[in-house]
Amino acid sequence: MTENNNNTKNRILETAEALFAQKGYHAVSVREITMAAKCNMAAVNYHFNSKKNLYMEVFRTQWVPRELRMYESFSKELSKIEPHSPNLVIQALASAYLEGPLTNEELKRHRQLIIREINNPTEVIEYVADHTMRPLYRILQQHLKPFFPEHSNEESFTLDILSIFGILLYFNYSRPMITHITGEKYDNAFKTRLITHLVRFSLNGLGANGKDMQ
Amino acid sequence: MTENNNNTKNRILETAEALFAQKGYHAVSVREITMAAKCNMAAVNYHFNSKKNLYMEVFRTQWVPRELRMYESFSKELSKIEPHSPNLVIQALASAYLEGPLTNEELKRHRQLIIREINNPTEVIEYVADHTMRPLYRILQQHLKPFFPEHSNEESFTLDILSIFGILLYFNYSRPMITHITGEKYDNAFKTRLITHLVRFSLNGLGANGKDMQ
DNA sequence: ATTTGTTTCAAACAAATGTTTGAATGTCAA
DNA sequence: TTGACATTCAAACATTTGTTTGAAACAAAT
Repeated sequence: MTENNNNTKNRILETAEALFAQKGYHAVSVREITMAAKCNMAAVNYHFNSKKNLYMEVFRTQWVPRELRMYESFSKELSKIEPHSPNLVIQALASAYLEGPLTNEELKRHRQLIIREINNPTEVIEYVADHTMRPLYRILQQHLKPFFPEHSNEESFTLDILSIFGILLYFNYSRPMITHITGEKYDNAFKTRLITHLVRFSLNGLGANGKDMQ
Repeated sequence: MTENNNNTKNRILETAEALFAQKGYHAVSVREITMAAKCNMAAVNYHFNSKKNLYMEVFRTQWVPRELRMYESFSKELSKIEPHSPNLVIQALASAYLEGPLTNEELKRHRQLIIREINNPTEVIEYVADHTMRPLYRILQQHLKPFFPEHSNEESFTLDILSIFGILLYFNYSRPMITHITGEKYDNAFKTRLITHLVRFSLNGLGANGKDMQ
């Protein structure tokens, strides 16, 4: 009962995620999803009750677990190299964000989707924030705070972390814009240079460049 | 012929911009726009031929000129205080982006709209890039480049500039997210602290903190 | 083979979408 | 005032939207 046709259900979840990420919620129709998933149109309402709920289920069953897997690979990467330095922490974060264990296409989808949700918050944003963003913030705080005791107040540190996320997300969501401005292709070579830049800029931004924390 | 009913045309342009910024192109209907603009539904097609063209006209006649006005006030601010320092340049840029000559609500709309367009590029993005982003990039290059001769290659400098934009835009587009994470209200006091932070982080990021460029 | 419950399907549903129409209203110079 | 034009309007247009329906197909246990 739950094994066979999960096939259809999963196919819908996957194609829906790809399409939502690519075009946004309103620009994708149920017909488009079910066509791509090669199933009947009624399947969406049968398995998910509504288009809106399908959108939320994409986050609950696909996006959040994938993001958490990314945190694990990020944490594992960190635990490999003790003791930490801000440089290594940021390096690992940037890699996880721009490379990670996923393929290029998966990663692009993954980031695009959350950027759309952040930009157009629905009720699912709270679930996502509680299950992924806040935990990640705590991980980073735990690993970076010791190096920056001068951040006496919490807010200053929070803004630093948020700024780093800002840059990381920006270089995802404005990909077309950036290639249009710089005239460069967003290939792997560029991405490598991008990571180097992001790490340096973020580290500098944190105020870690004068000190021997590299 | 063009004075009287410009009233209607302008009302449509203004309400359309507000709604597009608030909800995005697909989430706004022509009926919604004309209701808010207190005019007949057919007025959109009469004055703009299509909804899509109305969207592009919003950029051509409203958004781009407003952005250019912002550059002027930014440039004027800069020319007031010679000689420049990176600190002052970034300070002026951050102020222009988060405060500027516009009211809070206008500025929020203005940034939201371009963020949506960047995130969901249509054909108008090229016009916007050519008329606003590239010129602004040139202004910044002109004022900042002299302080960073170590940026021998162009790309490195470009990425620095883009990163600063990334942070600035991020703190606009993820406003709800940020208040949800930090638990703080996005009021004027917070905004002031935010600007201070952004200037420091960006300056550090550029690599200008060790030197006496403050 | 029959029953039970689940999943798929084509068809239809009401509601909402952007656009078009043609008459009515307004504007203003001749 | 008349005529020519621009603008507004209510109504209707054909499509597309998300959702529902009820029958058919399927699976697995009795």
